[in-house]
Amino acid sequence: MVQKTVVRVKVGENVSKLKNEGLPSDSWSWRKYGQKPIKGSPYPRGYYKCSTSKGCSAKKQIERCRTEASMLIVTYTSSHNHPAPELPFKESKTQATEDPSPDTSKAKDQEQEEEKKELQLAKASDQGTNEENFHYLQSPIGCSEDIIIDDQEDVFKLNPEKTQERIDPLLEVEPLSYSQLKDLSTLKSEELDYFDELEELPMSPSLWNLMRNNFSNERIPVAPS
DNA sequence: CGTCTTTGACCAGCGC
DNA sequence: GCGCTGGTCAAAGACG
Repeated sequence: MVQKTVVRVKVGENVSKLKNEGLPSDSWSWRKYGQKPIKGSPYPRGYYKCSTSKGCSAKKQIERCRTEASMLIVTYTSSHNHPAPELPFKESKTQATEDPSPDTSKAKDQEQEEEKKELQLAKASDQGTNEENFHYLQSPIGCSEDIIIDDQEDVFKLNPEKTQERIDPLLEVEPLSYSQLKDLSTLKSEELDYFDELEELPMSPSLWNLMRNNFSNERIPVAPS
């Protein structure tokens, strides 16, 4: 059983300015090793490997939500087998807010995923859901559950200097009609997105609360425990 | 010069 | 067996 963690990241129209998907908790460095068009989705999926350590088998896949161009779906696979890089060069702004004192004892290598899992767990427990989410979270319909990180602006606040770094082409490839629509909607108001999403998803009130918590919390504080 | 991205090719799994 | 699809490889080029 392969560990999978799915994270949804809301990026809005600013996505084209993002670097590295703008994942708030991604202090790892990733190397792209492939990109494939996905059936049923107008957007390609990018495949990344962890380049922080040679033997690291951590991977992630990044694609855009087919129904909402402003939403990125990041799927983490496997776990890092090395300590998290406390890079001053990447998300230093982001990480700065975090406690860079992980207990190096055991699962430092899994911090990133652990964080997400904990988040998911927290949510799951909050809504009284099962712990299946613990090891395995997926979005079978492409855009439904899992973690949602609202990065519409935060990314730029957090990484003001890095925004002109490499731009993931995946994020740039936007079918015009679609992106225009989405841009319009995202430009108008984020709330529209939320409601828009609500309509798409069979979301329980508790889950809704969770999400609201999420948003009110700005973004998930990815503090390495 | 080393690292990373791009991109076509290759491979495996699955359904028919 | 064949075709489709998703995932990976690897050569070539770009970039700092």
